Amino acid sequence: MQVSKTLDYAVRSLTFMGVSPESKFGMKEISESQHIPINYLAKIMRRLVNRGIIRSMVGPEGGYILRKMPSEVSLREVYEAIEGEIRIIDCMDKENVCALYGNCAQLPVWDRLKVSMIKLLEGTTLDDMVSDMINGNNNSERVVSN
Amino acid sequence: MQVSKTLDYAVRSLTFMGVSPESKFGMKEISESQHIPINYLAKIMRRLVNRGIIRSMVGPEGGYILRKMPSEVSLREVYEAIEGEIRIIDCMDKENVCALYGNCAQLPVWDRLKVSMIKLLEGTTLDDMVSDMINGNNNSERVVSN
DNA sequence: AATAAAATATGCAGGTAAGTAAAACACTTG
DNA sequence: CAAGTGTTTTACTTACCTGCATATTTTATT
Repeated sequence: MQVSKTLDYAVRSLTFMGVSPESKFGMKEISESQHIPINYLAKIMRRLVNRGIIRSMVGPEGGYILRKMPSEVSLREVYEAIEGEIRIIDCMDKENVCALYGNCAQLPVWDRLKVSMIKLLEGTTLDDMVSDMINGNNNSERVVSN
Repeated sequence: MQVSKTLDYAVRSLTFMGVSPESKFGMKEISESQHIPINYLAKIMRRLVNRGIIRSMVGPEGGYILRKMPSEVSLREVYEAIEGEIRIIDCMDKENVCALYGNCAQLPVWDRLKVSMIKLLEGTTLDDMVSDMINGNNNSERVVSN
């Protein structure tokens, strides 16, 4: 029940870019400033390109640039670009049928968590996160609590 | 960002036992009815024993039995028995320091998710889940939504 | 035009942790 | 002592993460 590094890296990159939404950023620049393994970053950025969140340009003067304004990119969109459809628990077996159908006690709980999670992700944009960061509403107990 | 199979299995087992809180259950019984690999189940049950949620007895007539009433076992307790402290994102490097300290844009979001998650888990007991199941408040779109 | 250089894109291999399975072990009852 | 049951160890498989090497595309230079 943790955010994967992949999603973490994607969010780091996008918020980094969100500070200057019109600018172009090189992989090296993102990788070094955000402490992301550059080989992995390439693959992550590819997913964001495919999803239409960013655009990539190859060659000298190449790099990545946001395709939408930060206020128009929700965390949910980023999440789904990386992880696919939001799904708290995977209760299906291979035939796409639940072995406990009608006897599952925990589904309602995870459904509730899913709803509040979607609400949170949907309601948070890149712009929100960037603003919070600039205004210092972050690093609350950064070291001790996590 | 998914519930691990381990936690899923733990919850399945406990809710199964929660229906008859005073009864003793064999591993085979739990494994077969809940579709849990029996070898893995053994290890999971051990963690619940160590945490004081259940008690185990070896030998013929052995098995597992709840140590508290279902209304006194919160989902949070189960979660922590299996996964350890609730932590949405692991933003520390090896030296237990965050590389982005003071420049992290996403921490506030995950903190909010963590809070609502803790509230949900803390406020849900085994008894709640068992009751929901018995009253049929489960399997909502079981097949399609997950 | 041709070539070199710079950047992203892609494929392959290894490490680690979760999940699974099988076997050997240890305890308890009759 | 024998049988039944939980405990522990070992090994295998898969997915996530990382690093290295190579390919592909575009710009700049000559």
